[in-house]
Amino acid sequence: MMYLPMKSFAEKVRAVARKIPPGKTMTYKQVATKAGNPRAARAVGSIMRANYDPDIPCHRVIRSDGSIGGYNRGGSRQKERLLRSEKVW
DNA sequence: TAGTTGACCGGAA
DNA sequence: ATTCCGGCCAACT
Repeated sequence: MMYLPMKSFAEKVRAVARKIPPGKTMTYKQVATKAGNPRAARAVGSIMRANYDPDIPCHRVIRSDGSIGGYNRGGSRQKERLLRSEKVW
């Protein structure tokens, strides 16, 4: 039979995060839901932590309570700066 | 296979 | 506003 490309959850998560447009944000939970597992918010965090692809705007993924969350490229300070700079007031 | 590790979540104190 | 805690889950040992 044909080989069906089996995407890991991590790959789906990256695919979703990749589409977040500038000025918008998604919560870890929303990303998890779109990736197919509404309960995997925590796992999404682990996956983003391991991501270093510049084409994936992982700084636009924040916590569901509105707080910033972490960032592996300059810390949460830098993450907030990026969001501020691209968000239109 | 069984533990361990977190850029989480939501409720409770 | 805070901490604290149990639940949850994929990836990694």
